[in-house]
Amino acid sequence: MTRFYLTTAIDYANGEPHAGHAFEKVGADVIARYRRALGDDVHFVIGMDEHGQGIAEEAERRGTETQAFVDELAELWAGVWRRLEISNDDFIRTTEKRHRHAVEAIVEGMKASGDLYVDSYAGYYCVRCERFRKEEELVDGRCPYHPKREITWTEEENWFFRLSRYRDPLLSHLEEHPEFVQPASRRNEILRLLEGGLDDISASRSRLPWGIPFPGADDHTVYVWIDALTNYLSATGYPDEGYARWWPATLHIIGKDITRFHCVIWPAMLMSAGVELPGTVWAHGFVSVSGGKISKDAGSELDLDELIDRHGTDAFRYFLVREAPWDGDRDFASASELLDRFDQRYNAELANDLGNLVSRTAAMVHKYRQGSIRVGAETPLDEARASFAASYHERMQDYLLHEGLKEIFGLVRRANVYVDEVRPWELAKEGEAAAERLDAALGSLVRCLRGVAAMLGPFMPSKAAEIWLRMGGGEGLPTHSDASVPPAGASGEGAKPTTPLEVRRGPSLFPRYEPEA
RNA sequence: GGCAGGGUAGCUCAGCCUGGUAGAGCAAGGGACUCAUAAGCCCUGGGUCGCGGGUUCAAAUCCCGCCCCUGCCA
Repeated sequence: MTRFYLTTAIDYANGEPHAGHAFEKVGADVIARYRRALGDDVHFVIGMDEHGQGIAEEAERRGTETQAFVDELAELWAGVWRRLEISNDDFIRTTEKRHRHAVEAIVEGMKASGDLYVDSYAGYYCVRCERFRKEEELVDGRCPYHPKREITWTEEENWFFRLSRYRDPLLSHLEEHPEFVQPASRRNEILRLLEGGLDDISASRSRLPWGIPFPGADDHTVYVWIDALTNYLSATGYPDEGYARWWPATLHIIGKDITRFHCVIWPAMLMSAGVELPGTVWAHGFVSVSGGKISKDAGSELDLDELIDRHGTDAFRYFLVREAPWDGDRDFASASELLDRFDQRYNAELANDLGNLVSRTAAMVHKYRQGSIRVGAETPLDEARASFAASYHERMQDYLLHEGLKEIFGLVRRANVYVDEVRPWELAKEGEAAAERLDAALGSLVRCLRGVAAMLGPFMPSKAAEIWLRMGGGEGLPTHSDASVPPAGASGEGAKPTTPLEVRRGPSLFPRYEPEA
């Protein structure tokens, strides 16, 4: 069985999740579910980044004890992920004991390689970025990304990580493993960054109580990025026996804003500590409204809960992945454009194309065959199904989720055309003379929808399970081997079930949305 | 300022590598049908392919310059 350890960036425990956070989690969840459906041994981890000066300050501002503050937020975030049906196997928090254990181990490992040294540092520190900024980077004396906050001049004695030493090893790693940073545009950015040379970075902060004590120097805490990045390793049980059950990670999903941490600092830390490197870091883009975050600021209907409520969890998951390319950005001109687009896709693609196809197929099987269809001959629709499925798997294996989804709907569209081509209602009137042709047509439609259910499972788990159930598939989600759509190269055993399939009817899967005029 | 990507129908985008009478989906208009969620299917309208120049029998596609947008780095 193929081992597949998948992570997303852990979220900074400050504030509430918005649609942008949801995009990352849903995309990663699609990959996790897709790999499980293929039969991979998947371990999917998400979590919270709970250390750092910014968090301690926020807790103080609210008059809460810091641990209680992050506990509350962790519960809030985890609740949102449950609502979005994110199927993570673990939820790592950087305030957990297991994490501290791993951070201590990796710092010791780096120290043992001679890559940590003490030096004094003076510079501007942005609490929101949790990093030092050079004076020339400042805009009006403030962090360019957090202009509302005062930036503080900090002078202290710190531990440093000899990052500069890893420029050449990182370059050759990228040379030998072009898949290490994806998509390719991000890889090129990292290559250029490396070519420009690396400075050492600080590995500790002094006088900051909210963090992990630096091993061997209790008056220091581990620099938050070194702390945070290690979560991927701590979730495997590192450094204890058995952590290699999951490590090295197959795929880290992150936002494009934190590539340097994941594609430079993280692998350098691992090299230093003598730990294997992850397979791929995938930097996705952002979903935004006129360039800004999709938060309440952009309009109250854009609140994450409201968006999910609008057409349900599955429809929201569908919309996010369909609308925003997984390897790029999607900017909506305004809140209303986003909502119009959402409603439009919901009605056109989910209600009209897919929902109606399920409905008309089940209705015909009942009307003409009393709800039970036996295997008929292959039809042109079976050929289309195989061809769309092959493209689907290709796209999914390249993590082009939006394109995979497009293939599924290409098949749905083809099936709707097919119904009009064979006109089952006319075959039904011909009686015995056309019985075989009618069996074949209805049979291939049911097989087609079983395939659609399998392919759709990663994106819309509940609706896909419902389609599978109605098309005689039983409870639960189909895997790609027991559905009618085998992965490329496999044989399609389930494509032609030998016993008749009992097709069920039901209420509309996606009732058309008619806004109050 | 350096590097990278992009500017094609009202909207979102494909085509550009490997030049040859502009494509898809959505939205709009019309038609035939009836299994279906007044859904589906078929047809139609609509674009000086950012601007200017060059190469060529022929350029959205190749070359040069400029403008605008986005990202990364300064």
